[in-house]
Amino acid sequence: MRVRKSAEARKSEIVNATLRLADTLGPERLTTETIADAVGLTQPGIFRHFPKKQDLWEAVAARVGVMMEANWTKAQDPRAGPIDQIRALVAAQLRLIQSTPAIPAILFSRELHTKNKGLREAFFGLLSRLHQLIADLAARSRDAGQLRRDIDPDDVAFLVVGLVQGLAVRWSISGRGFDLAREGSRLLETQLSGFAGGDSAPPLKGSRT
Amino acid sequence: MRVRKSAEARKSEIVNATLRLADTLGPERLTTETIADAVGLTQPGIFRHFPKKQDLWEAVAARVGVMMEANWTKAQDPRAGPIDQIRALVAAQLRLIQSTPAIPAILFSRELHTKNKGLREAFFGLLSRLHQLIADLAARSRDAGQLRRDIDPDDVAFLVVGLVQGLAVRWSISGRGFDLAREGSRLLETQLSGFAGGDSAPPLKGSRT
DNA sequence: GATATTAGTTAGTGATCAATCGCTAACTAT
DNA sequence: ATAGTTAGCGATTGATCACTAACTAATATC
Repeated sequence: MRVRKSAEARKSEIVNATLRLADTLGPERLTTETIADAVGLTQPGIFRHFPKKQDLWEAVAARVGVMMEANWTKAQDPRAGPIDQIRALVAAQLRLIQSTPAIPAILFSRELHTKNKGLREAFFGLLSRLHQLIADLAARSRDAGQLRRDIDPDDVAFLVVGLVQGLAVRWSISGRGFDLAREGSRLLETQLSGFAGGDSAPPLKGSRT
Repeated sequence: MRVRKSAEARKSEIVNATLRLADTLGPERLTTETIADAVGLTQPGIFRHFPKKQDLWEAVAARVGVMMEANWTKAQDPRAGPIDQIRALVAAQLRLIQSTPAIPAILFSRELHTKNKGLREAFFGLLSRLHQLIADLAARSRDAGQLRRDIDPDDVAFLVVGLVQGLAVRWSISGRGFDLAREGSRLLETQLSGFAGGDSAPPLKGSRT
């Protein structure tokens, strides 16, 4: 007995399944047949909804973009101080990765980047937006005297985003052997503590200082 | 006119070509035919030296491992202070990536990880070794009073390795639009400056502090 | 209840790849 | 010189993919 659903519902199912399966198999190894099996369709059934496989990846990318943006705006509380907002942003991002672990793999997949320029730019834009959010918050907290004045807010953002990325990578290749959000907030405190204070930090010993 | 070389020389050539081509195409899209063309062999000629393609990847992994370890030991100067040794280590790692940009792609390739457990463990071991080197140096500089006492050396290592990883990713997806080693040492100074001093940093304002 | 629309199926195609096999020709040792 | 070894080639094969065309059946519309 053939189960028949609206195109809209099916499309959503297919995108969901892709997002889930891209995690275990990796975006490059994920075939239309595997996706079809997961959704309960035959393999050509996928192409009724996404004429080219690339169209499917674009839909997935759009979904990821929406998820990330929604996640960020949800984490933003204008009443909180800028440092706390950075904390919230990082925590939200790590929770999102934990709940949808395919996101980093999709975001950094060479397969998707090389084949579709628009996709590459969309992902680059997403990462830039996160960077900018953090950089702006860093600038605000610096103006409020909570952050050292001798540090470029962009550098703060680079280091914080790098922390998230490095942690996600380590989490992934270690087989997810630890709580991402917990470890992340611990590391973030260490990171932020180095930036604290309105004045310069004491000089570092060593040849380059 | 058929050019004939010793198996040893050919193997080395093939590994070199693979390492070079894996950068532009990505490890997953790199075919035996492409490698053969680059080396000047026919496609089946590759299999004379590496019966399975996976064998080739293992040889590449071994080569990468040797390169990284050699790079680290070369960067270590026992007469230098621990902080300077961290600087040297990071700089060396970034220079290696700059001269062989396929390394991150190979190290973090899902294709290689999922198909071969040994490879995955080898790569994980490499990253752990780098982590340990930095953590040990951080512990030594802490004992020497050059680093805050309230910071876990392991966390220092996590943040520094994360810095390198995040930077390498950004360098890669930005189309290599900046000097990796230069940007890296600048960021590292910012990072290290937050850890400087034998005492605790001033407390951070915010709910969690 | 007939008709049009459209989700889904069955069967198949062409392209791409890793891998195989039988053979040739270049080195090496006797 | 001769025999044995081995690097490399030409032709092919089987598997895996994304993708297509023709048909079928469920749902909506009138």
